[in-house]
Amino acid sequence: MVTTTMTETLTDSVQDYLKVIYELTENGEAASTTALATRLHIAPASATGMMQKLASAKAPLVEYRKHQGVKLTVKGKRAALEVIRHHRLIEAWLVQTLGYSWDEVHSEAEKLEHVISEEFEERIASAMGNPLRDPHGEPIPSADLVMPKDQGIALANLKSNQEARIQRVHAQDTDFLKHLEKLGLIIGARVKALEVSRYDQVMRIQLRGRKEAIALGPAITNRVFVEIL
Amino acid sequence: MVTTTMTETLTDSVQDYLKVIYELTENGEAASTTALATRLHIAPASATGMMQKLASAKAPLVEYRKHQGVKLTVKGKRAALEVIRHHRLIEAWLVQTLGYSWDEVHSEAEKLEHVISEEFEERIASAMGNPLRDPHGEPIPSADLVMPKDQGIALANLKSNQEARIQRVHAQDTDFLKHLEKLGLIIGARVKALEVSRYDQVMRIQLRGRKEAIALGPAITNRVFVEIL
DNA sequence: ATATTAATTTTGGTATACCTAAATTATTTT
DNA sequence: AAAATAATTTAGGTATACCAAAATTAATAT
Repeated sequence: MVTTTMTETLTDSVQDYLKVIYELTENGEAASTTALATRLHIAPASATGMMQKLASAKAPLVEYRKHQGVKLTVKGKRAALEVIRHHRLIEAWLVQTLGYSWDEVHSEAEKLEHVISEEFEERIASAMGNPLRDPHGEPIPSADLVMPKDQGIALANLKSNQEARIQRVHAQDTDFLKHLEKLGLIIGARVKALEVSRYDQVMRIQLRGRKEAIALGPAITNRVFVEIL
Repeated sequence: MVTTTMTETLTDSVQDYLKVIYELTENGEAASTTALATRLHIAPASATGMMQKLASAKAPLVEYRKHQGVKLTVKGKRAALEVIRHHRLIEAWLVQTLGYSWDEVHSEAEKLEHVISEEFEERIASAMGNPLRDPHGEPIPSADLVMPKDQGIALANLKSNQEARIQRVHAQDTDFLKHLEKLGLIIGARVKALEVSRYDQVMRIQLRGRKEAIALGPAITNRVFVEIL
């Protein structure tokens, strides 16, 4: 008996859709076509068209009801996690073996993630000792496509005088990441919340023994996560 | 004054065309659209259409006269060498840092060559100490896009009792390369021509102290090159 | 409940890069 | 120099993935 691994090939574009749907539906809610369009920098109409197509395939990647948004099917989720695993392994490996910095790796990984083979994935993963997180602290799905559960809490939710360690920065913008690095806000750094002033939307924290003030705008609030010590 | 590096982006498909045209025109002759089609596994008509398009651009990549074939313009040659440099650096690097064997690297490199940045090219090149040849002994164009001249001669042209070293194998087929490796016919191996029998198209050579017979078919004749000792 | 506004979907189009079949041009043979 | 053959080119068509504008549907406010 022969097992056909029939790994059908998805276009780069479809892989990008799946990746974004995965992120938008992590909270359990369906993703709207508009939200998809925004994230992918395409017109809403394009997203709608693609969802109709993906949902009407013989073995659909998404479940889609008009005006209700999309969710991934089991198959779609597997495909999305495969791409995310590629992306994060590549980022880790660009940093570890080619000396890239964490603010440079995203765009390179965006391109490479679509073209590497399973062989390549396996080789870089084992060369790095099967890392669990990428350079931004994002969890890397395992080879059998399980996403590790992440128990970090948002930096912005720390109470005064709580101490924690920076675990994950959910961002890819080069300048923003460079900015955080300059502050000392890097993965693994120890941080202590000093004062959380909800009036002026500023949080004062202690980093490498120095006081820093960070604005609690959308840039930070849902992007920096910590592990309480 | 600002220098705009206007590196326009070519599609993967166009890059593949240029690479093939480069190889077909290394002998100085123009490449026919049919030859292009054969190498690229497309219909002759598709090659013709693409040549018309590339030749009629504002700054054309090829020079094309109907029924006379195509040649690269200076601009086209630069673009072709850039892709070839990417391909060969990637092959070298897959072998050196990820333990790939020489018969596995071609297809992976075919995909990666189109998506890596100049930054990436530079990093892997310097990580390897700017290698001059890829794992098949093919010369790697320099960073300023000059192809090193290669003085090897065909293995099939060795005279009886001449000794040489295997310098370059111009092939990408996995099984063929595995076959050569099994014979001991690998880059750098020392070889001595014993008898060149033009009757039965067989050449007898000595490799690692053992006698081997190789058929002088199209598979070998223009594919294995040596440096005479 | 109706009107207004916002979100979504449909429609008709674009560009790329391929294809097959028919027509043309070039080359070779007689 | 014709005729036959081979190579090339043109013409018309496909699929993917995008777009803008119009039409529709859903949500919100009066």
